[in-house]
Amino acid sequence: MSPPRLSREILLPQLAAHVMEHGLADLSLRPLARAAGTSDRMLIYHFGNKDALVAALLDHIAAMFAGALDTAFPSGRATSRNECARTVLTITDRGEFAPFFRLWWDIVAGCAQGNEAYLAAAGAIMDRLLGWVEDHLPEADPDPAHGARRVLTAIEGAQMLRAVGRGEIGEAGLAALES
Amino acid sequence: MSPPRLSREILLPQLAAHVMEHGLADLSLRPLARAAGTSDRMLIYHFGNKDALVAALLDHIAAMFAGALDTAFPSGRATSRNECARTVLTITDRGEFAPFFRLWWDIVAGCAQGNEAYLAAAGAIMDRLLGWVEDHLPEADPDPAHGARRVLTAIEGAQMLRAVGRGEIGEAGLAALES
DNA sequence: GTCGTTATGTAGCGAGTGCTACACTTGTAG
DNA sequence: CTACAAGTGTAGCACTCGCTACATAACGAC
Repeated sequence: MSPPRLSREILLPQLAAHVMEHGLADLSLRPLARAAGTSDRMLIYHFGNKDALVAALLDHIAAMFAGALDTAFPSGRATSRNECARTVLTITDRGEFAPFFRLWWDIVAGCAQGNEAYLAAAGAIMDRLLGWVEDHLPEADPDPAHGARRVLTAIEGAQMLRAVGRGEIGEAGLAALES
Repeated sequence: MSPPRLSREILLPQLAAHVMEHGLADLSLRPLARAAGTSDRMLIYHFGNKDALVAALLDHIAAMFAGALDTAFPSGRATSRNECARTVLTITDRGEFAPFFRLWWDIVAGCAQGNEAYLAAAGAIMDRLLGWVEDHLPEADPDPAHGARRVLTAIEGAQMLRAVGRGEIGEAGLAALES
């Protein structure tokens, strides 16, 4: 019933790569299509309309993120909540994460506008990240579920402050995780 | 040398109101002008081009925010860091703040793209908020400057998680401020 | 071999974009 | 009264947007 499925799956990685580089905010079909070696005409053909394309893209990107987490980040456990947070902050400070964060803040902005597709993708990404943090807390952590929420909240606050050029505030703020 | 100055100052509040409601991401001159009772023609006349208009708007909005902080928030000191953060979170949960946050995440997204005007406005807003938090920490706080950074980081993390529909994570995370 | 489905290129529509050219009216300074 | 600058309306340019109409390949089923 849906033979375009195959072509969609082939296209999505290239589309995602383009979106990763240029953001979602002013995504337009023609350059996107060019980047994937096809035409706006065919994108609409495969996905129906731009909204559906973006929804599929977000889905794909959330899945990508899930897969990338364990690749980019060390697999061992941290020695403390604080160190866990600092590790994430340090690694995501590397330049190659900039495209991801450019995209991420576009997604958050979309969420704030109430866009369901964005909310679904962002929620999935945060849930995944929460799980990752929980798995990387020290064995001895007295309450990993709760600790992960503390750590994630601090990480995200620091990340936002970094995005607006106030990274020092966030880094000082991380000290809230000494326990 | 700048006779449009006056008209600009008259226009800015109405322009800001429109932007507050519709966000910055897909701002376009004609609807914006209509909302302010003028024309795209005149906006360009007064501001030169769209970028300069947006820069002026961000400047105005940052100033608005500074003024609004003490109006919307109680003026007394909190009884603890945690309570201070919870107060901000509770107040900003009220519906009338939604337009501001819609705008805010647009600004953060703009910062992540490296836009200088957005960075300046966002930085000013965060600095102002940091100062406000510091002023509202308990008298007895052992290190208000550092405490304010902890509190602000946690607040912003919680706010972002709320924006993407994971407010519970952020609220649990606030517990990191018990000290 | 014919037919129907899938896939794709070309061309274009209607709407919206930032911005400008031009003409015109004011208000003011000399 | 005149001259010049400030301000404003009308119209439009050159462009991009998402999307569609139309024609035509390619290919498998019968």
